[in-house]
Amino acid sequence: MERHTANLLGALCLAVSDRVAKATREAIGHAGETPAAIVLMGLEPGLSTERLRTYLGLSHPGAVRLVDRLVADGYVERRPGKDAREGALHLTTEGKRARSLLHRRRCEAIARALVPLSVAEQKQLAALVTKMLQGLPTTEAEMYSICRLCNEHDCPDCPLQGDVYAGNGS
Amino acid sequence: MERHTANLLGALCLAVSDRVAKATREAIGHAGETPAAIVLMGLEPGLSTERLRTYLGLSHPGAVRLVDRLVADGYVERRPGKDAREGALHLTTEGKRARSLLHRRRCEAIARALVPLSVAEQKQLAALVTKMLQGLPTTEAEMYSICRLCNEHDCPDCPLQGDVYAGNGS
DNA sequence: AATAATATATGCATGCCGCATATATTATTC
DNA sequence: GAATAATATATGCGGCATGCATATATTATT
Repeated sequence: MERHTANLLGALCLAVSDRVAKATREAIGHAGETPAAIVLMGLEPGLSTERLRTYLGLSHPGAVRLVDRLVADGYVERRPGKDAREGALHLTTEGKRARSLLHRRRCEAIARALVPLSVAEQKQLAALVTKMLQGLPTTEAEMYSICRLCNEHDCPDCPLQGDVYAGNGS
Repeated sequence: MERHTANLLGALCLAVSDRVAKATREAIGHAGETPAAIVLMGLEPGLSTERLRTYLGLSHPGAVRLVDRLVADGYVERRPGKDAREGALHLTTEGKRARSLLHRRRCEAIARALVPLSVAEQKQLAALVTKMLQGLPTTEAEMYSICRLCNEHDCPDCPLQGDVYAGNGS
């Protein structure tokens, strides 16, 4: 029973992720973690390469090369950060435009899976998915990782945010 | 509203797919479409490289190299097919063992997302996901693509199978 | 028999990434 | 205040997975 549900969910997630990966790749001309990097740099302007690295789960060299690609495309600027060692990553105007397109295409791709559901069923689904997301382990890095393609405007209160401030009583 | 639901679903699918990709990669030591290839060759023994290619959405050279890797690992055997040009791909004993492990790990990875749900909620979810899967476009190739990691034993009647025989009135 | 279609394979190149290492800058410690 | 550790960034090199162009062999069609 649970295995059946798991298998169905696995198939859906694979289908949706395939479509999202294709849409985001076509939106910005790069695959892998590059679309997510654009989203995160828009969410947190002035991000350092090192923080970006942890959110994307990449090695540092991987992140440096990723930023190189985006700078070469004119999507990203490297500005000086607080330290003389830290850099601050900022989206250019073109980068922000690319981010919008990326989010639009992603949303369309996901929404196509929702077409068969009535509004009531979509509400049901949203409630279930919220509950599932709340149950996922959430270190700060994992939180950013799960949300690394999200559109902050479409998610007024993120299910993953709750535990962060409550959680660490230090 | 729909955009909110879409964003939540996107986040969940990304998280689940990440975990499944990691689990399947670690199970067989290869990434990309290689785990899916093992699943499909087990589902349809004697598959040709060309059919495999279409299911995985790869170029033919890509599929040939993929099979090369699996043969080198001892997971797959190239046997003669009907034609002298067509080959028939078969899993070795070790390949079948790897396929089982892959499915077990995949199921565990997905099931971790289901933990917060009660049995009743899991049933609700299964119904909604089934409906969504039924609404996805289903050429034969797309059907195999969506199901390319599925465990046939965990899915007694696949939501995608229905339209295939009804659909083409030729 | 000649031509087209099908299935497979190989050379070459690319995109994305990791490991090992080097360099520069700030923090810590003695 | 100088030596050491920690932090942030960058580069050389290699590898995995994949695509394009092309070559070869076999079967189908004309």
